[in-house]
Amino acid sequence: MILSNACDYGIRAALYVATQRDRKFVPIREISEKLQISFHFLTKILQILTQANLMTSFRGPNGGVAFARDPNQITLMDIIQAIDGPGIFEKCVLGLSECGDEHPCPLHERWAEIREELRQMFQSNSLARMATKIQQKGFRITDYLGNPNSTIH
Amino acid sequence: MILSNACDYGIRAALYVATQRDRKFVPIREISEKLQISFHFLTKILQILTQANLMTSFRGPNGGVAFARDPNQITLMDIIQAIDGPGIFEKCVLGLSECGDEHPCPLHERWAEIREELRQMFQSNSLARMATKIQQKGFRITDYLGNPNSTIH
DNA sequence: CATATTTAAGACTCTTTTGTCTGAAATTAT
DNA sequence: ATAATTTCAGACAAAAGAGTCTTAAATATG
Repeated sequence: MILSNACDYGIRAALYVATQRDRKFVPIREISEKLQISFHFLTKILQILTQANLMTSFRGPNGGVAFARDPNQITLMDIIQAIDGPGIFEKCVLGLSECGDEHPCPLHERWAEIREELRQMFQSNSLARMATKIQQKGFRITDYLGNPNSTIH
Repeated sequence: MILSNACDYGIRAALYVATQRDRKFVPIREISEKLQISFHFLTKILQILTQANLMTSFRGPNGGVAFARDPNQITLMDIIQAIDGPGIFEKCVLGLSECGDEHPCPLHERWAEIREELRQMFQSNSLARMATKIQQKGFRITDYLGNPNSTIH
């Protein structure tokens, strides 16, 4: 798919943390249980985000992860870039290495437009804004189906 | 990326064959050399396309592969579906299994629109039409850079 | 200090993707 | 017939992605 599994997990975890406004640090164990993601795998992914200075972490009781800066200033784009790298928004859809306006592949022009829409989709709303929408509109970030209001406990 | 390597190779090979209008069968060896793709790997990929009844093949001298039906009736979409399956155009961008209009993820609505544009990009032009454009406008289907007119010999 | 909690780090396994290689089968040409 | 050409089939290997597990380090609490 367009994003790796790890990236999907990272995004969902970040959105979960963003919905926990008032709390300082959210334990990875809790995130993994709520979103039903392997704890150890999620730990590795969140370490990438802390190493990228998007999140901070704190060990010991009451520890966990939190955003390193205001979640109004972080977008999904930041998370995608940290986990999957810039590939999606740079590479030729046919895998040609020098594809560009000068030496375009047959899909280059249209793909560049769509890629730009994807970029907009991923960076037009901050995590804080998305968290609000998730709660107001009952959007899902977990596979659990049911009362939207219980999706995030 | 959005398409697998194998799918990129399959698309480029199909476009190359489409540019060879008058010829009956195009040898895989020739395609692999022109497009600089591993011969054996490309063979396997083209076998997928013949098994999907998009192409036919013929063994022996003067053998090779050709389209099983009029290339005016085949699109990149057909090739993508055969090699990568329907995943891209069906799955949730966050990997949620039941994501849809009833239980949407935060990106569902916008992603559905963009996915539709991708679908259009891949099926709005037939292989025959694309081959014409490749030749008229000098579009590239190989990594080789240089005189566009020599891209496809 | 001792213990419990929680992230950090890294080794390890499993699966999928990508790619290589060999031999068989079909076809043509000599 | 024999040899050359070309796809077919499948084993095999290498690399990347996904996921598991163990141990260490940091922090809090009693």
